[in-house]
Amino acid sequence: MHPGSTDLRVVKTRLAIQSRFLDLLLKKNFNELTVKDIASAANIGRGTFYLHYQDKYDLLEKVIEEGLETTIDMFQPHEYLVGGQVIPERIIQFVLKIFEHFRENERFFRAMLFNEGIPMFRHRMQQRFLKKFHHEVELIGLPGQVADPSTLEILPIFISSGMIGLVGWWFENQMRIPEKDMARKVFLVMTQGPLKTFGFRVEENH
Amino acid sequence: MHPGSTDLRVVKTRLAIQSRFLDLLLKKNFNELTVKDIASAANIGRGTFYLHYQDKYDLLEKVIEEGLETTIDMFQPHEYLVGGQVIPERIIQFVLKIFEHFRENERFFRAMLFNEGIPMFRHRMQQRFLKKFHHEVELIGLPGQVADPSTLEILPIFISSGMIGLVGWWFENQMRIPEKDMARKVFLVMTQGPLKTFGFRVEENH
DNA sequence: TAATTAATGAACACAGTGTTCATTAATTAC
DNA sequence: GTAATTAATGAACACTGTGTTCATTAATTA
Repeated sequence: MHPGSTDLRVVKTRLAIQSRFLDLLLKKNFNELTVKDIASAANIGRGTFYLHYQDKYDLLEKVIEEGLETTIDMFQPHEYLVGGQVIPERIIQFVLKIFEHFRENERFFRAMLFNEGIPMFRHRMQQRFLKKFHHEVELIGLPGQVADPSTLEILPIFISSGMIGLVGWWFENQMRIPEKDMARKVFLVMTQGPLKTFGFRVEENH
Repeated sequence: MHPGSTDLRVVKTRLAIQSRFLDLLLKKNFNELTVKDIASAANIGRGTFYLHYQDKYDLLEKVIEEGLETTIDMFQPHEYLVGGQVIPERIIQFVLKIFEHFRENERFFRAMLFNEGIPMFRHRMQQRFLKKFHHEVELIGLPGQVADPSTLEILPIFISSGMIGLVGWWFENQMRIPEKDMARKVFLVMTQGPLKTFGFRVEENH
């Protein structure tokens, strides 16, 4: 067959399928989408679809994989930490870069984050983030006085879940808050904790 | 027909369907599940299924709705805040109660959180949490010196996303960390912020 | 220009859906 | 306890979508 083909026809067909597929996902529940829908939106025969993908789940898989791959490449957290010392400006820069990436790929993320029928996209995205993060930690090591092992596991989960939730909210609100402001807010939550950022006072005796 | 019927046969049939449905979800992708599968697991005729639910999506909907409803009732955050003052012991109690509820309803949450075919369960759960939270805020008001409006919106999102992520991780790890420890860790992150909890030092000049 | 390979579209068997209907069985109300 | 009511059964049906096949046409590459 033609895996990784450079034949113009193959490239054109795949591009049409993937692009129209995103369009459809923005309008319609993935569950309710048929191969016939996708094929006719892409102006190809239904049989041609099966020349490139096993089924609609395979197509979804490929599109997600590609989208997440380029997203993950955004993450170079070690550029923003110097030893155990966190430099505010760089953390903010880092988060800013993330939000910019999401805006630049709005169509993809909107389709994936909000289509009611797409299974576990946020979860999968998070897994990729975590994997990347752990890889980075292996490379650059950890700060000196370190928390206990289970806390070490928990924090990246908490942070990545929180970030993904935030990005979802940001999209839902038409991204009306500038990336820079989002980055600053995230920085505050990361360094002060949610409760203080919220305005609560915390009794200091634990 | 029979909505809200107390006829023994109806009660029995629905119970069988819902219970067996959860079993199946623990083993098999929701996408790949057929009405025939469900019916025969519940020892009823396929036609009987349609006497109670429109289709498998309707069944899923009903099961989720019921599960989330009882979960939401756990949340009485106002018991744990006194004015703008946060009392550590009570926050910890509150988070503890949440983790206990998840353990008690393990079968339901495991099926929902990890089945690859269930659309947006975490997202839906979060929406319910947020709604409840905003309702509470309306009732008890907010602390005195309050953050700006968009920060007010962002924090509950961040917290609830983070919590849901944590619970997922906890399940994935066979809930081997005791609820009490989880509650304490969550408290730390909430009050100190993830970075300090992690062991990073933060340059203080923002 | 010839050789290769992709796209087409019609046909096919198949699986699952959601509905119907006459029959049987269980439950409720009196 | 009996009669009236209502749920469950299972077979049948039309329908939609799936994934594959194959001979034919069209585009691309060497």
